[in-house]
Amino acid sequence: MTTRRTGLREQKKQATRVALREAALRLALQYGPENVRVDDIAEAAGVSPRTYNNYFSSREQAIVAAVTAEREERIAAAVADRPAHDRLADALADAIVEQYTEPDDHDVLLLITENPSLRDAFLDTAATLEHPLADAIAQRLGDTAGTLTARVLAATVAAAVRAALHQWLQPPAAPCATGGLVVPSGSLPDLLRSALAALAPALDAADKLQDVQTG
Amino acid sequence: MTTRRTGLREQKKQATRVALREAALRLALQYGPENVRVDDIAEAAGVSPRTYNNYFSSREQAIVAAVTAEREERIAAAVADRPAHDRLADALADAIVEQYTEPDDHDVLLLITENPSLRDAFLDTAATLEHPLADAIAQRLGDTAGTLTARVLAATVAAAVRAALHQWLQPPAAPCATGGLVVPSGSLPDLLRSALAALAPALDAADKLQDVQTG
DNA sequence: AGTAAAACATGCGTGCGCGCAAGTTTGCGT
DNA sequence: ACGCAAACTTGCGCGCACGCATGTTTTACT
Repeated sequence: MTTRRTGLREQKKQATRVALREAALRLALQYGPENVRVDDIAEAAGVSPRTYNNYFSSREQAIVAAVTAEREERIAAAVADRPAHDRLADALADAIVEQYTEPDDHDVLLLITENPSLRDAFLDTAATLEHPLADAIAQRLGDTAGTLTARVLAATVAAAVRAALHQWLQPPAAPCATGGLVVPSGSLPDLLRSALAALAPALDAADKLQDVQTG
Repeated sequence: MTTRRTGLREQKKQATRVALREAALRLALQYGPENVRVDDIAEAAGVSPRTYNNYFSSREQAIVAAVTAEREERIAAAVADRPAHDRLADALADAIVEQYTEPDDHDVLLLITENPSLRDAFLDTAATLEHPLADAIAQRLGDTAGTLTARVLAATVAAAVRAALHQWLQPPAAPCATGGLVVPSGSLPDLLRSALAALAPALDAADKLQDVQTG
């Protein structure tokens, strides 16, 4: 049972969501993000403009949604697939870096990088990591640890990813490098690993706690 | 302005109606009318079974609707296209006979003829002639004649057509031929013309009345 | 024939998409 | 700088489709 809602209603809802996403991305790539109106996306998706805003609350959301679609699910799945004896911190870092460096997305990420209005929307998508990640972490920690722990860790990881993306999207004009724990303005994988390294102690603590209880 | 409702809502409604019609006909031709369930039609149309019965109140209606789809509109258009100086009775008869003898429909009409449950549903479709025909007749008579006259004539014509179809669908086993005004058990065109001939006096009367008024 | 199962048809509550009418933001021309 | 028009976003009501539960009819099996 992967998806509980197998109803025809839910199918069609997801279908229009995907149609909107793909139409938005296609039009943005073809005409440039600034030359695409909400009405155009809605029409291309065969849907009312009002319905567009029932799914996405801003014009940019649909475009970035197409880019980050299912990335969250892939990350959660990748976390779940790591060997159980791996450190949680490593599993998370590996899965996240792996999924944020898909070569397929590279040209599209450029599109986002170059458009300031898309950047903000893109950063917001990091929040969507939280729920699937919470499930994956909870499963990894086992039911013995409270759900709260998993949720908190997922939230902090998502925040860290968001911060890394934020740093990465900054134009490299800023000199930065304050000598803190996080080394800024590097490649995206480095930024992600650095950001997550700061969380390693918390992740290790939860991880060890779980080891004691189970074994 | 052919269609006033150009809204997206109406478009999609007609789309699902057409999808149901065509799915029903396709399945009926492929597997036989008795081996097609409502659920199959609905699924083929990408729609809930409940929705099927929002459009068609019986299993057979969708099948026959596909056969008679837009025939009513074609008849009304054909009536409107006849020269204005033609007798109304002739215009009606010609238009109706013409549209009920489309060679494309012939194999499908056989399907209906051979299935008793489809025959009843098919006869009911004659009633759908009434509204478009009323408009065509009203336009032909001009606004001087009351709308009521046009409606009454349209209703009687539709009833006559229904009677002719009813007669035509009867297996020729019945001896009939009672010497009345209507000669039964002939070809469909003959039956239609005979049935409409009985209405000619009424049609002529309305026609002449209109000629007097318009001068 | 009689009963069980399947298919058909309908009432009713709910959710989603549409259409309209605001109010707000953005960009352009004067 | 100022308005003005286009585009964006949201609130609200309505209509259509869905899902379910019910009652009825048809079919199949013994």
